[in-house]
Amino acid sequence: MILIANTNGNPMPTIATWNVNSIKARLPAVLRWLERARPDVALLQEIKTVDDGFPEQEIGDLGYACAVHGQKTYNGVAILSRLGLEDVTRGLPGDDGDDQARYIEAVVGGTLRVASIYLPNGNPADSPKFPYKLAWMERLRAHAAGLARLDEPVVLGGDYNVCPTDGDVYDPAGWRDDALCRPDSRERFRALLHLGYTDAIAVRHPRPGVYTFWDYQGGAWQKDNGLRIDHLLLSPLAADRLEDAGVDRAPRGEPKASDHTPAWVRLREEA
DNA sequence: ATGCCTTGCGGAGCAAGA
Repeated sequence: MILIANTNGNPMPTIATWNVNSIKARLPAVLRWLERARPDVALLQEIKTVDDGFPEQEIGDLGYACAVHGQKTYNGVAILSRLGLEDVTRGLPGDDGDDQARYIEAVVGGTLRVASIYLPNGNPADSPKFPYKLAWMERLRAHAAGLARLDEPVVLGGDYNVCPTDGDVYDPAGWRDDALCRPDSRERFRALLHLGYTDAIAVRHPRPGVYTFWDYQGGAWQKDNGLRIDHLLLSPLAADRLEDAGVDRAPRGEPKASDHTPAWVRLREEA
């Protein structure tokens, strides 16, 4: 994506989020995407590796600093930035017994705070995984409330594993009882909006069918049987600077694709 | 149809994803 200068001649930062479903399996695709789309900041989820296995060298060669919160086999999140990367914190506060690597936060470009979020899936919805998901969402709400009060703009991007509305699901009736669509999940997603956060894709593209995920099975991509579950939530100070947002469908159509595709937001420079 | 893919792990066939 091309950087567009504002009236002051400053480039506007682009922040993208992508669940890559294994950074090792996806490295060629991620490098191609970084070279083409050139996001200033990339929030990655499901890297499925420990910190030492993250390809920092290859990604660093493209000009990105990396902050990684990895885990063996499952989960794992990272932040890539070519605007500088500081004040990195790993893990979502609120449960010292939670060892799943699903949250990393940092300051980029000196003043913009970002988080890469891999929210628990929660299926099957009658298993302990669902209450874990809901408790995790409550912890996120509590933490996001504090972030919204900072003087810095905040972008909370990632795989939320929530379809906020029926328009975000290709078959709402069939998915009604799924953990991604259950009323409890949607209520807790709306609780984040009630704090003052803006769903950038939803406000920029207020229509059904703006999907970010297509299952590997059943020809879902070819049939456009998708879900919108990857979101970029903007704090009020970030939302004031919203220039554009979108979904980059191209990576989903490439060989050896992730089942998710990147979503992005572009912010105006500070006045 | 708890399958249909894809990945990690480990060296066969699960578990997990959404």
